[in-house]
Amino acid sequence: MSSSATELDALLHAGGDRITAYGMLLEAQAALASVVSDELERTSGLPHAWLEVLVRLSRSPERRLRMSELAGQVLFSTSGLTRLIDRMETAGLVGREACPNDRRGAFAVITPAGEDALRHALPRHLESLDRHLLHPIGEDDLAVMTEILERLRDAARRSTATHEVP
Amino acid sequence: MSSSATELDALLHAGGDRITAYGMLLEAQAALASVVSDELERTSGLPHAWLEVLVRLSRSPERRLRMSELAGQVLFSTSGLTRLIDRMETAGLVGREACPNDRRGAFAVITPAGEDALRHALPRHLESLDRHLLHPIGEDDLAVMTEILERLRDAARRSTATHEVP
DNA sequence: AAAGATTGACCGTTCAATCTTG
DNA sequence: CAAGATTGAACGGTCAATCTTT
Repeated sequence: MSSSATELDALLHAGGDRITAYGMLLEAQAALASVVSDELERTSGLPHAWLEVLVRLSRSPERRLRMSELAGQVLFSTSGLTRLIDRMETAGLVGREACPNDRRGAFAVITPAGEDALRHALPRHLESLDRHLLHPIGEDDLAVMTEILERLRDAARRSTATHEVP
Repeated sequence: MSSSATELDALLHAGGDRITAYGMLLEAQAALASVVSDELERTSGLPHAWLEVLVRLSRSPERRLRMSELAGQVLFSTSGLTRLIDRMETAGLVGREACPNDRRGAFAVITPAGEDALRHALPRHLESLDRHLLHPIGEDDLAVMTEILERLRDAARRSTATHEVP
């Protein structure tokens, strides 16, 4: 009898704090994203990814961004972004423009309808974040959490960049 | 001209802290889950959801759980769990048992092969969490973060439970 | 040859419908 | 008729292959 049930039990109860912390990260993100996304969909008819795209485009100098740049910002694969822009284009919220310098490239551009949608959705989204994110924990803990999460994110990104074996 | 570009700009820059906090939660979760999942897949050939199922089953008194109970624990829809157990069953890691009391019900049971897989994967997973979660921020901040996230999760769950309109 | 964008094939998940049992 | 589990259809995403341009 090599590894018995008792050994496994020991493993299951050891390091409970890390498991708990990781589980909490997953659960909190899932619960919060679920309620915030639902509310955004309900009040503005926009999936969260769409709002993200509209915000990025609207923030950028010329109100437009290269496809691959935008993909990087919203953490999508380039093919995923192609399809996302397809859907938003048929909805009339964004358009495509050819890039004059580099004829391979394409811009995604926000349309007037896209700006209208953003003007409608953004205040509601901010209010939603107030209710579900700021209010439950207060602004001090919000800042603390943000800073910790930032270190966590950066460390994770560093190790993916490092361990990459193409 | 009612709502001009300046108004939108104001909205975009107001409440940046909430947007940042929310973005960081999404980004940290995504970055960490990505690296941890990849590592788990690499070292043990197990998707994270599979490990989750194996852990839950292995923890439970009879090493088995009702399908719907398990679905609740791993935050899957019941249909999603049916298909997950399908895949794990063809991989030989779990099985199904009929419920004697209630003939509608079914149990998911962990198999000896499933326990072997768990014994192999769990230490590696714990070590991975040490490296990517505990080490980058330290145990004090880990505890702080966990506690804040727990409040956030509970608040979000409360408001979904409340706002439900069947 | 490499980079940017798109397309095709596929995979995992959910929602709605279904079947069986309580 | 309600509850537990499964099935069919659809959706949204990725990876690998492709096409055009550099």
